[in-house]
Amino acid sequence: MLYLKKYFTEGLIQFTILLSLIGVRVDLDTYLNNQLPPLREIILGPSSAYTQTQFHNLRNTLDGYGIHPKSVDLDHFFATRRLLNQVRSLDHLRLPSTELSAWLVHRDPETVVSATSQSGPSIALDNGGSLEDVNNSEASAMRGAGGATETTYSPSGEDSLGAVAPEDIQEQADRETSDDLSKEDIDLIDILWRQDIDLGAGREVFNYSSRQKDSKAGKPNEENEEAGGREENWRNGLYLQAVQSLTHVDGETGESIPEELTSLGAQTSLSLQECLRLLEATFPFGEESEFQNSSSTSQLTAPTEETPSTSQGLPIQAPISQSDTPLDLEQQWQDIMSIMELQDMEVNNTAVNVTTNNDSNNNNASTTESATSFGVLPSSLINQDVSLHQASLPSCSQDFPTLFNPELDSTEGQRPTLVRLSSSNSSNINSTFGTTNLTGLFYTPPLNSSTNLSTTPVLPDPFTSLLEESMLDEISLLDLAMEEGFSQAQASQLEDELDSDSGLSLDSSHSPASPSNSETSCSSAASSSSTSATFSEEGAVGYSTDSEAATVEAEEGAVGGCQPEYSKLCRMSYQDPSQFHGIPQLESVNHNHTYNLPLASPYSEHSQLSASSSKKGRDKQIQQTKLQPPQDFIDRQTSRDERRARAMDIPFSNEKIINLPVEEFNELLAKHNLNEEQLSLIRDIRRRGKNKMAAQNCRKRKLDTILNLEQGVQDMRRDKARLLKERMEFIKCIRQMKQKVQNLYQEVFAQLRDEEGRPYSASEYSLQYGPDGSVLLMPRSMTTEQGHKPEKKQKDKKK
DNA sequence: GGACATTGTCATATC
DNA sequence: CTGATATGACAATGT
Repeated sequence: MLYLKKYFTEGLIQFTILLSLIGVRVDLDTYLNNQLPPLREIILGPSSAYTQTQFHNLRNTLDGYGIHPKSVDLDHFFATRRLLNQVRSLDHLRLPSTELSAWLVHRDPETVVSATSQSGPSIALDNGGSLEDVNNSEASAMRGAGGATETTYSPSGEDSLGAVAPEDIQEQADRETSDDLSKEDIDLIDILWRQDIDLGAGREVFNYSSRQKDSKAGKPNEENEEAGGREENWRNGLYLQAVQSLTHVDGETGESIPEELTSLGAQTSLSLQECLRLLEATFPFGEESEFQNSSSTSQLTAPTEETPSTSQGLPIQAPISQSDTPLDLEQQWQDIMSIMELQDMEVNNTAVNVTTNNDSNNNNASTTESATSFGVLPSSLINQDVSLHQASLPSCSQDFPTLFNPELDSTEGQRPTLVRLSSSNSSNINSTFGTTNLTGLFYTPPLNSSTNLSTTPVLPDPFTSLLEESMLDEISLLDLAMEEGFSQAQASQLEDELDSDSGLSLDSSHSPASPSNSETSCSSAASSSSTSATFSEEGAVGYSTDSEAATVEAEEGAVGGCQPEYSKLCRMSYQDPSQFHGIPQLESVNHNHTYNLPLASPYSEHSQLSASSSKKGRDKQIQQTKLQPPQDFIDRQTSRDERRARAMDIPFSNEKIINLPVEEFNELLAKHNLNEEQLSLIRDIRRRGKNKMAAQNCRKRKLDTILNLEQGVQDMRRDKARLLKERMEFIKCIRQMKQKVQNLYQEVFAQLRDEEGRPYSASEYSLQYGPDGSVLLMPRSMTTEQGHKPEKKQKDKKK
């Protein structure tokens, strides 16, 4: 459990850092300051072994004696301060809050009304929520493995288990101070909650709503705090819902997504993951034919209903599939990535191709539908009869319904469409479709062209940036993947492995987690292997590294800390020197990680080389110090040079010999009358001492280099996996488009009649698409002969 | 007892 | 050139 929390913590911190880098304000202080038990435990960990600060501090101040290194108070204090300062150190990176929901809303050309909602912190909070949630889900599995150990560290004593039920989380969240939430937002959130409950959502999921109302009646001066807590509650609830929808809306469905968007997009900031899920669900790949009926039914309920699972009648409290969630997240993110890129292309092309035709009926329908799907228009505008698919596929599939919808085809509405198709004059030839120019077929009819196009050029930017932030998603996805894939067996396995005190092994920890994670991480068949390997490696690496540090720290803490262990700690301390910024004693501790700054100790004469043996040896030595006279301990601790120096009656410490600058060193030698033998020994001591430190630094650098290379390999593997997934998505989209083109072809061909009103034989004639966008009916014999020069028989250049 | 890891030391190169 | 530092190689020690 300890390692799990360590992992969660690091993941969260990394995520926080990334969020800060992209301008999303992250405020973990509220969580930490208010001692939200589950999250606090996740972040801070229950044990002093988590932080590397305690033992150093003990060593510096008390030299490791007298205070139990596992002291809960010390735990709490140092861990909290450490993390707080770590987060605060991000201040300089903070940028104005980014409204993720705006990114989403602006995505749709037809979405004119953008949702102005809460800003960034929701991401962190959502992330925290997800952590909590996962923690909850895992807690049941972990309790048997020792989750009860956390109870000791619950400061308030109100938690009987390490993993707290969602209600507890909410309860804590209610007490927390969070970012501001306007009164209107709060009210609307309440409304949404009530609707959720009215719609049949599991009461247990929304239990916080009652507290919400309670808190609402709280003191006025606590309004912000209440709002913050409420928002967190709501977010947590949303997270559950989002996971539910994620679980059930897997690209094959997605009916309820517009509802979700309606509420989410309009009212709140969404976590990035939620946004992505919603985006993906809003832009399913060509599934419109499946939802034509279901979507209308799913929207028969209140316009502002927000829970897809509720509207679908799915059990809201259904256990979240631990194996599916990360997959879906990953998958959906990849989908969005691919969609957005496709949309970028589409946007450009649309601007060129939208030139004619305004079918008012289609126009209105499309407008309303799009608005509905994006949930940004007033709820009154939601058309319950709207087919979701028509509005939800701006990239690959959105345009096809208007072209392929049987209703349209059967009416006169098809004619303008086809005419436009034939007249569309794109010069782009998609090689995927051969030389035939089908580009025009894929562009949206100029419905709402005037209004949509005005917003269209703006669209790609936020999403381009979002694309560039894919690493953010990687982190979260990796975290989730690890969370989900981290079974009890794996945890115990890791724990065993880490307890083996194998030191810093780069790869040893990969193997245990990888296989099982692979099972849960792979999403697409083509890229499953690489993806899973990436995820598992990533997670395992981070986990093992941190846990190693924690293990070492625990050991060091018990021993009192010694320099030679630096190599094991260098990853954490070296990479984040500002970790303890603001805490003087911890800063000094942090600096002590440098070999060039040997510590001063009561046994200063022996301090430099006192750490001459391994950890276990020092353990024994510590044991001995409590049982034996100090002189004996000194004898055992001293190095050869120390002993030689004492034997030669060197009048100053080896530390001085080694670390004094040349001038001072020479002065020191000059001050004392030393014989040649002593001088030689002193110089040797200085040389060896410096070389020892140099060797240590050298090894550290070597290790860092190796680790950096390792990280680079992992990054590249991750990129590779991501690109493979994107490729798969593109291929999938292209396949769907091909199918739709084929369908259109068949429909058009079936409607063609010759002079006598008879249909053409498909075996004798075929439609050809001219380079100018025209559609020509040609005999198949000519088709084979002339290939792509169908200019002879322009019988039906229609539509 | 052997394999392995860690650390110190030396020799040498480099700054 | 000297001193400091870096680094490969080896040995000692512990696990």
